[in-house]
Amino acid sequence: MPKDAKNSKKPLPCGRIRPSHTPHVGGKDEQLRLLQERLDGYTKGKGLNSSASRNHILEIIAEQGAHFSPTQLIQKVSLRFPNVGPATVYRNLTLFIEAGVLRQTLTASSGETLYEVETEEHHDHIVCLDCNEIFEFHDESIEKSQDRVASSMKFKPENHWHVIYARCEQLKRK
Amino acid sequence: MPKDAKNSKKPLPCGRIRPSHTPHVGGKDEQLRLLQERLDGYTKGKGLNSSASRNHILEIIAEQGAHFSPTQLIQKVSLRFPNVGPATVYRNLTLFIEAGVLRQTLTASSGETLYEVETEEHHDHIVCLDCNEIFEFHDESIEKSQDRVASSMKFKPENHWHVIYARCEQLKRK
DNA sequence: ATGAATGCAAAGGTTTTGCACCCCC
DNA sequence: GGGGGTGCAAAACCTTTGCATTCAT
Repeated sequence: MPKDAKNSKKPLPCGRIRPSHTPHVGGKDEQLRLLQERLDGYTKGKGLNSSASRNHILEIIAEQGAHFSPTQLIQKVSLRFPNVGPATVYRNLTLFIEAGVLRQTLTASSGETLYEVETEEHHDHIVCLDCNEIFEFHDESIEKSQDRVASSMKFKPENHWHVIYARCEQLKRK
Repeated sequence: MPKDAKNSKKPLPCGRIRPSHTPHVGGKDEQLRLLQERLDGYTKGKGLNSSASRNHILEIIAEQGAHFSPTQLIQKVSLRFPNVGPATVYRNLTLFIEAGVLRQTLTASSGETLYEVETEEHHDHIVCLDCNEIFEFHDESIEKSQDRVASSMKFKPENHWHVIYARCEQLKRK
């Protein structure tokens, strides 16, 4: 099942505009600068070095600006920077998470774990079963109910993972 | 809610009783019979054969009666039935899902995909970060909000995956 | 100079596949 | 008899690790 993540304005199969995802502000360059800043803050504090490969990987992430699997990232990276191998990508993914640049986010319908750029505001996901695209939502009443349910079971919620798999109504109408 | 003597009362690290999970009715034997019935319904309809190995795997699943990873299942199976290998287990897991006997359910904190026995009523999950045990919940208002959110975004929800990661308050009090 | 980071290759783990053989209908 | 199912081994993947080398500070 081929999955092409071209970031064009071409509407999705269901007639929607592709969601802009994580770059909630600014364009790719803005996004990259922001990520770099966060990363630098972390590495500075830990006394870590910088490296060309690391910046290259971050560059690809900023461009792609969406939910992605390690494999997708590795492919894009090795296309543009053929000498940067999977090991380096994986090592840096780990680092990016520690640095608060990325977070692990959801399991695609394929079963792969996906990553996304860390954002200020919490959000959950809707995965479209027709076009395979990932949308975001946030609903305060769900959040509240969640807390209520957890504490009624004497749990203290720390985190959650809420994905709705759905179909475009527009597509169905075709 | 009948109690199975085997589903013992040894409390979890956090002081709770271990949840009974999927065998919502009856004991292991009852559970096995139910699964077998569902499976037979499917295989009959498709003109598939039966097999000893398949039944052995189902037997282990019925005994285990909780959320499990392929790896865990493979280990238990090969312990009791040393000639049943991973390939057979995987092939049957796929079949069991098609047959509506199992469903893929959530990603453990380790990242593994887990399976569970398909039940009538939908439920979601709370994973305890202290004792690693998996509990279930169902909340009508969350379900409703979910539908509302999805349709406000012009989606038709088909399915969802909602996991709360939480801590036992009792444990924290220690 | 001294850790950090990389690149490469090899190892680890999990899941799938090919194929000859066996078994159920 | 014929197709489904199995067992074994190999292949295919994805991810991690070891190690010598390069790089940043």
